Amino acid sequence: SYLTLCQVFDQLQSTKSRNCHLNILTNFLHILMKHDPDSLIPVAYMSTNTIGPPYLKSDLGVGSNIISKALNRCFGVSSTRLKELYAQHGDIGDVAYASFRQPASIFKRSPLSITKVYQTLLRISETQGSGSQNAKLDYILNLVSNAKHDEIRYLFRSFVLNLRTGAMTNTILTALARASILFLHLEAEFEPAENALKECYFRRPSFTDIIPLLVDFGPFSLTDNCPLALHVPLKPMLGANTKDVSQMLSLLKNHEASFTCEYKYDGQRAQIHLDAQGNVSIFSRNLDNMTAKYPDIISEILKAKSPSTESFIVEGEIVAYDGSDINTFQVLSSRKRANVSLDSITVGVSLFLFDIMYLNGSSLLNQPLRSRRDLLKGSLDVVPGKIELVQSIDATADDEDLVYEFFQESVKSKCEGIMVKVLDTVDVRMAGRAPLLATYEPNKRLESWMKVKKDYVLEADTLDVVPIGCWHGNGRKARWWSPILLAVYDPEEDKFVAVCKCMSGFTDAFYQELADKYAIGSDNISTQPISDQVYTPLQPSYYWKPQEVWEIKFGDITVSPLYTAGSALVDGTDRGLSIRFPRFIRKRADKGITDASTVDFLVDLYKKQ
DNA sequence: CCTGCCTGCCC
DNA sequence: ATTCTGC
DNA sequence: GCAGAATGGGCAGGCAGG
Repeated sequence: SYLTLCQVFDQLQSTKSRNCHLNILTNFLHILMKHDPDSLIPVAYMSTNTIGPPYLKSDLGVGSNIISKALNRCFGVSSTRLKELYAQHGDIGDVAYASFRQPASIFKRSPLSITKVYQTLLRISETQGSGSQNAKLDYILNLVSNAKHDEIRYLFRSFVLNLRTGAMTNTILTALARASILFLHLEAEFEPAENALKECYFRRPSFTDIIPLLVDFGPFSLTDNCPLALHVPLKPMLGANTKDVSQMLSLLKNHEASFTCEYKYDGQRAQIHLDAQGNVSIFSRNLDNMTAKYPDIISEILKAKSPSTESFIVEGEIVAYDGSDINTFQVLSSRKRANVSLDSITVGVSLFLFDIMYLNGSSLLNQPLRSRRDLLKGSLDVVPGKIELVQSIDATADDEDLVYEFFQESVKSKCEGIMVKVLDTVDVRMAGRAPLLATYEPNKRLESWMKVKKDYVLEADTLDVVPIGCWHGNGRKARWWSPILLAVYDPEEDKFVAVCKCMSGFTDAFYQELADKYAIGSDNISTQPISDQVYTPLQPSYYWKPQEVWEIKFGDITVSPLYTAGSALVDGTDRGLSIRFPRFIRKRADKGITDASTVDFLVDLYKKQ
């Protein structure tokens, strides 16, 4: 029953030990395999805050608005009371649990089953069009009115797909593999079974496809039973972060590897499937189907493919491109997403390819990058300005100057930096050293792919900003202020002008310091603006007295529809500036608040980009 | 039909 | 996306 | 080092309400 599942969630939440999480889930899934196999797939999806595989539509369209209405209708919680409770708990499930009242209904309640809850979530997701908000609300009310008190917390958390149990996809996969070993009484160690299941899932991320095969035939036959498939996206391989070119090179020096360096374009990652009938699917980094967004890419792919190419899965970066220049990520974002037709395209794009994972019926995942790259080149013909290969050079760790120069060029060409990829698997003869794999490893972040991004490097520009306000944190940050509103200084007007919120880079110890310093009741904080020197278009829950300076790092300066900093100084627009990827670096105790970065400085940084 | 809020998803 | 935390 | 969690700017799409 759903109550049992909620008890499992409670147990998971009560400990942070990963071993405990695994034991709890392994036992539970084992029991389901024996007594309630129909609930396995729903449990796998719900436990991982999803309702289906990522490449199918899987959002609920339920947010704070509908939740607020539901809490009001179910338990009579007013919106003022909701705000209070939310500030206190920082979790919608905890708020619902605290608000629970036995419904006065004379109708007999029927206990919730796992499949009933899951089916209802699916129906909520399918509900759309005029009146859909009320229809979704009705589904929610139906579940809530039949729920026991202990089910309320996780029901509401599932409505917003944020369970916060501490166990997600990797834990579920591990536990599923272990449970299948126990269930099938296989004479096998857990670890190879876990690896077999994960390998399968990462190249075919569908519990719907995998779980029935796992339960019937065990994890080891998945390699044959559940192979890479066209129009089912695999999880992309990821790159490890490095600090700068020299740190990256010193990592590779240990292995004496030869590698390729590629421009890291600032666009959207795309995985493109072509089948023998000429059907093309395009998937995003998170495996959303975005085929409808790029009819121009589809038509160019069909033109570019070599006569000998029947089918493939290739990967690249789609970049906004106006025929001669690469445009910013922000320009790409403004492109239409649904029902795009070839004659209605307003933002031109170019595709820069860098990998191929499947060709003419065969998986290439186990081929080294050097071979894959050759096959990629042979599988299609470049169409200049439409479909090209990423800009790249091959190098070894001795070529520091060459690589550094290439990195600088990439930044000048409006890229984020470079990707560095090992071309051939390094034969490991030295004991204790992990192999450096040149194969395509879905979902893995290995040292055989490394990122060097311009904003990671030490010389990257930073801003000195003044904190001017905050909100209540959620979840694990519920006891602290998060995010925090930051401002730059406008000396002309003698004002601190909001420029972005920030929630990254703070340690727990620093959060505690802030909680003490900006405690409610102190002179440092108020629900009303404390200082007439503060200007913000965005109203924080609490205003802070401007009194300290923090250094922050960022990816880019963006033109903002919301923030007004520098608005008079940005050409051709009345919009201000803001910050992409802001994160806290350190306090600047040596600076007074009027020594903070000025609006002019921000505008200069923007113009320099 | 238009506007503004909400939501999900790209980075 | 970035970053921190516990295991 | 893995796995999970919190949440940044900013966009289109979609719904509600005038």
